Amino acid sequence: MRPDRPRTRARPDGSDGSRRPTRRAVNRPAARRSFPCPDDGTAENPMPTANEIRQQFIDFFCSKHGHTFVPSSPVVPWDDPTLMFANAGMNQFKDVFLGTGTRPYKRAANTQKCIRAGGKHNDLDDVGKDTYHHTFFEMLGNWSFGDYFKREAIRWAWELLTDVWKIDKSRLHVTVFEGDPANGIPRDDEAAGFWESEAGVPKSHIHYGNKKDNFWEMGETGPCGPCTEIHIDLTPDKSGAKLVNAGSPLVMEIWNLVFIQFNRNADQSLTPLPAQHVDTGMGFERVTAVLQGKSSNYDTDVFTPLFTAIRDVTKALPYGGDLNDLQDVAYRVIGDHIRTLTFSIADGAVPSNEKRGYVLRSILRRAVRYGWQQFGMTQPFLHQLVPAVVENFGGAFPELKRDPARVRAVLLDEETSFLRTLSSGLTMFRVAKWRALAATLAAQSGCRVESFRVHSYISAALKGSGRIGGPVADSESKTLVSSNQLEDECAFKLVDSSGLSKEQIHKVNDREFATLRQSCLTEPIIDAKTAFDLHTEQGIFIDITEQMAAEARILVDRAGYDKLFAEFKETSAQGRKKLVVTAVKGELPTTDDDAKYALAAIAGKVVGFVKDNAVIATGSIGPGESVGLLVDRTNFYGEQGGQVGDTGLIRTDTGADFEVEDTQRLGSAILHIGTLSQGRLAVGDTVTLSPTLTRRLDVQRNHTATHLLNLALRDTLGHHVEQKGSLVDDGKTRFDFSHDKALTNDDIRQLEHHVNRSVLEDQPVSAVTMPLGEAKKLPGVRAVFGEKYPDPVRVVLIGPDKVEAASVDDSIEFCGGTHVERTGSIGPFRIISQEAVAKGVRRLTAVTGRAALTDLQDRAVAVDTLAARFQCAASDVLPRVEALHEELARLREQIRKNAVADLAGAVDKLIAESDGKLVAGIIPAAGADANRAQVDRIRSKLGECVVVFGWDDNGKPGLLVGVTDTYVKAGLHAGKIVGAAAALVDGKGGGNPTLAQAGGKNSAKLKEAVEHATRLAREKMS
RNA sequence: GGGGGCGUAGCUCAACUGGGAGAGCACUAGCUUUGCAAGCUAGGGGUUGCCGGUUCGACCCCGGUCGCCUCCA
Repeated sequence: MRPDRPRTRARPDGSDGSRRPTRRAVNRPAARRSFPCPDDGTAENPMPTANEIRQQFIDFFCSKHGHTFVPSSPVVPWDDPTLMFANAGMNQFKDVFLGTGTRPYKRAANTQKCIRAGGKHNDLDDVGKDTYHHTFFEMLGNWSFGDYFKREAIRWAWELLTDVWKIDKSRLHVTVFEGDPANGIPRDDEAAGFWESEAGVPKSHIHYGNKKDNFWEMGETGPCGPCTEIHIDLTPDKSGAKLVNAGSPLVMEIWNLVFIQFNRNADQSLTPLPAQHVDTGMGFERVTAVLQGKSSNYDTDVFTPLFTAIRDVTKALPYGGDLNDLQDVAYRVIGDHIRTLTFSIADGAVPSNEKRGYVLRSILRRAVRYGWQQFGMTQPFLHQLVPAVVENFGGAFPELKRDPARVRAVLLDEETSFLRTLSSGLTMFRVAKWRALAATLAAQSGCRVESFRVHSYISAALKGSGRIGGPVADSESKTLVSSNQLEDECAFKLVDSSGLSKEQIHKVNDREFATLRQSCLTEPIIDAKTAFDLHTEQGIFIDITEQMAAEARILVDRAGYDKLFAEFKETSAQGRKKLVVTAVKGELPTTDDDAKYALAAIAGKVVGFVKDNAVIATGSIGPGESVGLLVDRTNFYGEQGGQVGDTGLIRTDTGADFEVEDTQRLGSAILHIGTLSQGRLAVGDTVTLSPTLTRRLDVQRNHTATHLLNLALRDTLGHHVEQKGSLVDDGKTRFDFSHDKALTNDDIRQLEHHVNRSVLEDQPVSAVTMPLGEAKKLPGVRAVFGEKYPDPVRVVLIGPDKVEAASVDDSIEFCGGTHVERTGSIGPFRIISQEAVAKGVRRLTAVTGRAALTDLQDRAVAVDTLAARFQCAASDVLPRVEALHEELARLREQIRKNAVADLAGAVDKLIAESDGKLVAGIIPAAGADANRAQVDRIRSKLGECVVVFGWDDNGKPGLLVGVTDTYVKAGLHAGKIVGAAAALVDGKGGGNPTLAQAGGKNSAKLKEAVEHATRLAREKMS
């Protein structure tokens, strides 16, 4: 017997280093219900662990009832593009049910890893708020492929639940399909009958359910059938019969048995399937909770080891199981999300900015944000939880043990980069939160908000330091400070329509926020622009913003955000470079473009035109007409694989010239896009096709150089370098690759050297076409990850002429593009720029051949010119320039010092001439800074005083007025004085009451201006 | 391909709407303390990424450029 631990909320010694010194008492509405079945641990029947429960299920079907154990398929189904994540136990058997595949066994059982997030089924938003939603869960299932059917499925399900697991029969209810006469589906009396005969379930526990609950269909057509569900009644007095399928947490479905009995035809009729299947699913976490007598899935040992790990890492107080406590929510969210992340990354997924990677990124960000706000985790911590997941689930899922270090590394990297932006994002949110509050308060009292300001402090309890503004950092520990260690100071005024200040509000921290929130009559709303900026600038997705808003009890303008985001997407999509023909009406012929790899002109026959997105297969075009020309065969290269389409000329013997500006692919057709410059061109005409040779040669040089660069990157930077995209045209090669930091000059030089060496070795370039499967096994082969390649695939290799001779040190790439024959014809290779293109992706742009030569020559000319100017060797230019630079700085400083010395003399003279209260006069021009310094000097020398300076800087007059506090109180204002004086020299000026400066255009009146200012000052001084 | 943001002292960041470039930590020196942790006082440290423009005056506004972050396609 393992009695339940008492739920101590605070540790008696209080010395656990927790960031939560106290917590309120247990508050769980439905918590810790004593569960009557099975008997909660006796000597013969100790409470089973989750791992035991899983094993018992598998053993029951595999050992006792002849099922084959089929390991869970990956949670990331790479082979099923229709599915983002595995989301049901039957996913890997879909082909069997559809009749397109078979298995060597007729009975199978397993536990299937499932993720419900981001797709049609999305439980992401519910995780943490209740006791049973998960993004990751296991589905226990047993299947029959045309073998046993309803009788055995029902009998065994009952046997497992009541005999093996000893669940109280009187608490079990079953549902069967009520039938759908309108669609000709009979009531499932068969199943109901078996529940009575095989399981002895009384009629009072057999319920009939409708199509929604008790009939299963995969799609519009295809296999389908009735299902029967087993529910458990958790009401204290077993009165739950009426709650079946009523959505009550007291009566839950635990097992769904689907009988795949019919095929739905296109005309909606049903025909019985020749092979009838059984597909069952039981939520592992849920049944574990039932068997362990827990009212929450999170109280089972599926999660408790994870919570222990979270606690170890975060130093938080223990999990308390409270549905409303934000720290307990954080426990559940993090516990759930770390399972999703660990399992999916172990199965090969990576957080990214698209598709399922995007879902993972968003899940990770949620978890990080909960850790940050609830546990003060300002350092990456999720990755530290990976071992706990591996430990707890590695037995059932050995794939977790394959490379946990990689999983950790992926998480750490992603966490680290998100933490950086989260910090500033949270500050942005806090400000927006206060602004929303201010706006609401203003609106309800008919005012507007004025002088709105927010500052954040490091909480005084943590640090005795004073105020620091904006995003806050504790630089001592070199870590960011979590926002729950921060306090805001927010100050604003409410001003009514007459401009009178009605109320001044000056509040600090979240408690004050909550108090003010109470007095709001309507919901404060975070404006759409802020929510939008949080997403697009800081990567704080809208769901996180909404979550934070909900916690502060305010709203987010979601509709406005959606609108902004839709517009944003629209403009982004419009940014595409050129109009690509994407769809045409009519049937496109297949173009034979085998000749594209050769350079010689070939002959072909015009088969049609594409104009206004329609295919025209007859007629002709006249001069000036622009079309997409279709020819039966071509040697023009259609844009593909990052290589631009060819330009060139297509002509007839009869004098028609069609100038090709671009060549594109559409399906298996090649479109020569261009304009007929003279003659007529008709379908059926024989034409000569000549791509522009010089351009094509330039492109080929760049393309082959791209392959060499790809190889060089891997050799120079490491094996993490993956191609992320490329663009090869006649002017350059542009290559995007995964690498997380800027390349150094050394890196660049090394890369250039690497490529140029291959060029000098004049290696042969060859291409072979081979089966894709075989090609994938070539040593060190380069392919774009995630790209679809044809089978067979074309492989381009540089160096060896046969694939058999290739090694990892050679460039081997899947590539359909055109290349030079030998690397020697590439000519010089130069990298001309690098930039960051997205997170973890960098872009290099390089030139070859003619462009590189031009670049080198331009640089040589520049250096030579400099060398000639300095009359030194080219290699001496740099030291000479540096010496000049230093000399310049020294001379400037000298001049400044001299000017200051002159100035000081002049000022001393003015002081001597003054009455000790008002110093005024013309001084040498020495720059505004130096003059200001003199004002300070006079002030410290004389104490309370007024200073008026004027100077002439090469014909431009300058004025400076300084007034000390006493005289400011007496009514003097430096800004006003200087402004009035500046008018005399055709100038303007201003400043604050104690110091102001002005400039003008007319130096002739400088003396007058100074005198005027002096007079103004003296008037009020006396 | 398109968009948004950021770049200020060694580090992390301020500078209130264009009006005298600052704080904390770090550093140096002195003082204090039995010692440690620290405290007190003083001090050094800046081409506000770079180039140009507008302005009497630019960290601030405008244009360009480089670097970094981020979102979308």
